[in-house]
Amino acid sequence: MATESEAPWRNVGLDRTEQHRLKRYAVLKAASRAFAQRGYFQTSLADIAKEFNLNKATLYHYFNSKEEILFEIHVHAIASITDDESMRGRVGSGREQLIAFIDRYVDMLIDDFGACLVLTDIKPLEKASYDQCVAGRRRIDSLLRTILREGMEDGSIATIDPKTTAAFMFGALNWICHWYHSEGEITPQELKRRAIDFALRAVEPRSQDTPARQP
Amino acid sequence: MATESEAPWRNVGLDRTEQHRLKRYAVLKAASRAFAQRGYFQTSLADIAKEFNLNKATLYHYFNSKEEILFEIHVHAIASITDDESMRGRVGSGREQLIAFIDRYVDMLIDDFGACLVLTDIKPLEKASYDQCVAGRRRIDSLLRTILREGMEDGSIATIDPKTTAAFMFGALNWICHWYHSEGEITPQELKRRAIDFALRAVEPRSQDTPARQP
Amino acid sequence: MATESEAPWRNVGLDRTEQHRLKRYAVLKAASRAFAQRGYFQTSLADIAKEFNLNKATLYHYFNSKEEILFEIHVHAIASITDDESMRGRVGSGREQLIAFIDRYVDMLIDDFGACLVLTDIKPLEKASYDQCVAGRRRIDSLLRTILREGMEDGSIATIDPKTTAAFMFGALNWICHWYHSEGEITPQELKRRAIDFALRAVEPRSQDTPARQP
Amino acid sequence: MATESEAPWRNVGLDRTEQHRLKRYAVLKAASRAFAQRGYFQTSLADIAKEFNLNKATLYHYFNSKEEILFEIHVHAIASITDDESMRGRVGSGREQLIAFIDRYVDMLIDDFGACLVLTDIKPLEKASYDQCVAGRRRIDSLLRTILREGMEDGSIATIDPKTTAAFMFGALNWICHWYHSEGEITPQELKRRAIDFALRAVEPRSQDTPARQP
DNA sequence: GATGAATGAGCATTCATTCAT
DNA sequence: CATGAATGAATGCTCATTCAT
Repeated sequence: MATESEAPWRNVGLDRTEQHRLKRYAVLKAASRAFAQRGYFQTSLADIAKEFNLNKATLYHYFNSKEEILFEIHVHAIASITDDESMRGRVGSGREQLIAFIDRYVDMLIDDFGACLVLTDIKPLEKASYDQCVAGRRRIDSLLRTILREGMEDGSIATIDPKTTAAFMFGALNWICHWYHSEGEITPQELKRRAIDFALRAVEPRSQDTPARQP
Repeated sequence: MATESEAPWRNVGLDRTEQHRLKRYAVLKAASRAFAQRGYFQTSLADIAKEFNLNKATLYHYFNSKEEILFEIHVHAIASITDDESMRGRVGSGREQLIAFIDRYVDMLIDDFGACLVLTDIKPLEKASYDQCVAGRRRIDSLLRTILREGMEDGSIATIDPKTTAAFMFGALNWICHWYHSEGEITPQELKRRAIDFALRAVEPRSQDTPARQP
Repeated sequence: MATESEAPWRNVGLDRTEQHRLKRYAVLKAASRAFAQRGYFQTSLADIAKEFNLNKATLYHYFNSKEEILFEIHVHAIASITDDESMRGRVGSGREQLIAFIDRYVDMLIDDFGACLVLTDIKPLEKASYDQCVAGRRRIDSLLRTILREGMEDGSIATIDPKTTAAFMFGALNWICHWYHSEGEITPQELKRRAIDFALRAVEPRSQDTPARQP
Repeated sequence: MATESEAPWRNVGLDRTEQHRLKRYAVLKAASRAFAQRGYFQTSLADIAKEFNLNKATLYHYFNSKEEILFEIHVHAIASITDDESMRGRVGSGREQLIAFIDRYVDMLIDDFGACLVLTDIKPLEKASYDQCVAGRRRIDSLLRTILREGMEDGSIATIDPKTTAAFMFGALNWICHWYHSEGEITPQELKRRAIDFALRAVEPRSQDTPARQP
């Protein structure tokens, strides 16, 4: 009547701390998938534990609270953008940087962590964690705005309001999580191509925009 | 700590059925605001009742279930788009229709019902209601796609994939709910102007798009 | 959306008090049927009211409480036995009286009130009403016991313990409510015949019982 | 007025699964007593929990729902009859088998589970469980009918309709739950004797029944 | 008489979290 | 590490009853 046997994560031969890190990560991954799909509050810790044939209580060896899980997912997803090498040392025209940004950002979005970042609310977090996440999001926001601004300077991007434009562009991208399923006909590569195409159309200078754009 | 005095909604002098309708509407409005802000599951019926100094149970005189409240909000929001006169008898070029569509759609989004439509999941709904909502959303989706297609035919919109483009555009617009607050510096009018500007840039034909499409 | 028209009990032309009595009776009848079928607590006043296209609150013009309805049903059912003419002035041998008793008792059982009497618990009643019902039941119990005793005296019934025998016999009869449905193949007449047959077998003197029973 | 000290069931030194089984059983026992006395719907899980100084929620470690508790009680009670060794390999004349059956059946009835079986309705059960219980009850019913039929064949029981007779007999027996209290003057042994006596009288052949059935 | 509105009390169930083993 | 046991706080929902109209 119980799920006795079937031992939780058959131990791979690894040292203690490494194992701990791996298990933590596995839980985070599963949780982010679940949160993205069903929502944070609709996902119980029991649900997550069940995926690993673990007991609910065991999760508390890895995390202090459900909130912490949500927090770490967000931190992880944010880092995957802000810590990206190619992002930090940006090269090329604003237009080229934008392409690179979207390429990277969509990669994040179609990953479990990224989807969770975009789909779940961080209001449940306590103030300190909340603020940290907001700061991280703001950093990503800044990144795009800066790229747009640089593009405007080098003439590769039309003269537009960077703040509003970034907001609309994040919307267009983030919403991908609501309709894109990686098992569908559109490959991630193709998705990225289309996203870039849409974005470029929206921000590239048009002939009537800048009557004077010389080399 | 108790709900002492302060009688629940002092009755205005109106006949009963009219009062009933008004109260129902008021609850729907309050609920959509709460659902949009805190989420459907995080909003208890007690929360909503408290806003009107009403007892939890009284809500059941107006609605059969929490689910029904969510359902009616979605129906209401969808109707505000699909039932719109100006939408049904569409006139003008695709480009002009697009402008009209966005104008109307953003109006909906900055309304409580619209925000709820975009921000809350309908998975909690039972199958029949769920299907009805999905159908409604699809109708809105079709509307935009049709407009894009007509614009492509009359040359006012660039040759693009209507499906993907509509998806990105809805993303850009829907996301407004996440960052726009009507009390801020941007007026709804201005917001709509910017949304239209962004959208037009993304879909208007550019010189290099159609090297040849003049008569 | 409401059950507006379809006026509650189209008024027959009768004087006030008579109408009142008739309506009261109709409610009692419907309630006893519902209580017997679904149970007292599983039947809400709204359920009963709905049968008459009445509002829940209207029932309070006829009864002071749900409890009172239950009480009156029991009183009514008990009276249908204890007030029976043929019971009060009993004639004939014990055996003949027993036959008459069962005939009458089964009539009650297959009636809505009787079924409710046997199938619903009176514990929800307040002490005074409870006691009155218990007394009524006891009176019926006494009736049967007396009949048995008289039968033993006149030799038409075997020498047995009247108390226990009455208990078993009431069980056999009352249980009819659990299995008999008047729409089935067995007619009420036939049911009564079988009940009487069973009961007589159980109490009639047998040759070995009373080696000395002379005319 | 609060559930202060008094630790919930002090643990006896037993392995966990065994303890689990025992506690489960204890809850079932208490529940069946409560259901039989006050009814299924009138008994709240809090009531049952309180008996063990347990929190309401703790019961959900042992049962998935209140319904499951009711179901298990019925299964348990039915099994106590149908799984009985002496019932399965039946020996002796129909008359002797009947005596054995009643002996066993009354044992069940004066047990908490049996009383609950007879006194509570299974309508609250979901279809699958409901059907299983109905099947179980039918099996018990068949048992008695078969015994009666066999008795008719071997001449130890009068020629009667087995179906109706079984129905009356079950009524007589089941009703015991309504009037018998094991703390009273009648011992279980004596109760069984009287039940058997009553039943035999009702079904034993009488001289006038079968004028001729000897070899 | 009849009814819509309103309510307080209650109930089954869920869940994050703690703790002893 | 891992887990079964236990709990307090919520939550959606029901219902008998009251009351103003």
